[in-house]
Amino acid sequence: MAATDKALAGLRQMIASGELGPGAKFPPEPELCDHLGVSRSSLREAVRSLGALGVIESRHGSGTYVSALDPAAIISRFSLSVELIPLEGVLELLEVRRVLEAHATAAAAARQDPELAERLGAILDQLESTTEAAEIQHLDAEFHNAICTAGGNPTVTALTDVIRGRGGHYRIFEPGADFDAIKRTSDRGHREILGAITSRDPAAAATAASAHIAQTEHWLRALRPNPQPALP
Amino acid sequence: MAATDKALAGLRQMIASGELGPGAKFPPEPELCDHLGVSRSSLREAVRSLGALGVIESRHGSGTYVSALDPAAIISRFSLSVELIPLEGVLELLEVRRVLEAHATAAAAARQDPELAERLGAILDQLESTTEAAEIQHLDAEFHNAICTAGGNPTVTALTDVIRGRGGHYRIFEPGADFDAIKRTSDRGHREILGAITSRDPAAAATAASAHIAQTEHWLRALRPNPQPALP
DNA sequence: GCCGTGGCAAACGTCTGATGAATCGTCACA
DNA sequence: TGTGACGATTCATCAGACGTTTGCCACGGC
Repeated sequence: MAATDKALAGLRQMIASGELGPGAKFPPEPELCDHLGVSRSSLREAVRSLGALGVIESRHGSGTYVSALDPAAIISRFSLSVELIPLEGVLELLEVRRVLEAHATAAAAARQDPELAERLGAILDQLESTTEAAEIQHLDAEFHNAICTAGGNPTVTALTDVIRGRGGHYRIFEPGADFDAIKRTSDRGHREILGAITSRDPAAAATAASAHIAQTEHWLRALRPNPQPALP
Repeated sequence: MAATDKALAGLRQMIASGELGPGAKFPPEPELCDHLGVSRSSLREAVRSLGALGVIESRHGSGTYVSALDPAAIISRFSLSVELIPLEGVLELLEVRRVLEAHATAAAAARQDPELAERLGAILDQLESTTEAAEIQHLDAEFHNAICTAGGNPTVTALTDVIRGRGGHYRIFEPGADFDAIKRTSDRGHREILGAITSRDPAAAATAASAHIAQTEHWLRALRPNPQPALP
């Protein structure tokens, strides 16, 4: 077996077997090299691999640790790869977001929380009064994130955040031909979602969220011939 | 900025800017080192990072290439990290699977494909006639995968596959106290899903799939005090 | 007694150079 | 024309050295 793969398997095994739980510290690199039978270069490449996946974490001057192994945190790491996916693939991902966010929005509507509705209303007030692309994107993210968080499943929130972040790199809200129409439709969609949440109607909330995101898919599809890639 | 991070940012930039599309070949390592201003060690660690995320791919003796950047392929890479998530987190993930798979199952029911129903029936015949844990797990995966594939969104299929694979490491179907009852309930759930698909009833299909996976969540929750970790 | 400072050791981060192993294209030969 | 051997290219791995950061502990001032 290749050296780096051997190191990778060894590290994963140490976690999977329960020898090292979340937050635990690995032995120093030289010791691990000896234990796994590989050079330090190979070991470090393996560590980087698992680091990129959010499974382990190296702290300069301190040591190498198992991460919290929290699903939401691990899913967030996906943004590093999702941001590089071409538009064609983003459309597939948006269906995932549509389904998950409809579910989370329904759950948020089911839980009766007046404070949430109030906060969402404040966000929409700001959102409707701005025309700057960056601010629109930020407030839109805040609105949807607050709803998903209220939905109660951090994993769902993390997934929808990652997908929304990817879509945001395509500039729907740049001032252009259809800017006014798109902005108006988007604002109306947000109000419908908030209305369903306020009136505690999960089914209506799911429908409104689904329709709102489907609308986004439609706009992105129109951009297909000429995508605007992400700039990190 | 740290050397490895600089290399990582440089590589991502080359892809994000469109300079290198899916399948494109990177310059040789020494050339990249010179271009990015880092040593080969640092560059290779950065390459491993992106490799773990499924974004790029090194072929010994040939070169380093941008991957296909296919969402399903990238999501599959998640299994490397998801398999290390503790049971507590798996339950959060299963909610994602439940919602997505209900959606995909409804879509599969909506598309009228007699061949699919026939194939699913054959799988269930085998599944119902075996009591071996490994075979149960394999046939169960095949059944759900076939449905999700028929649902039409490869990204959804990849995500549910990853999550199902994680759950499979907990041995629900080991011969034990409740084995017979669990197996019977599981078999019945599969038949209900197939029935809804055969009768082309998307709503019933979604409900059946959702209930079936909720049942799995219930069984896993019962294992919580004493999880059985994965063995790669 | 408390707190800030300085030094020391441990541990990760980076670089360099050399060697091994796999791939691919080329070219001579049948 | 097919094919096999060869060599150039490229990634894979190793070994060693040095830099940088962190964390701890003793020391001394307040």
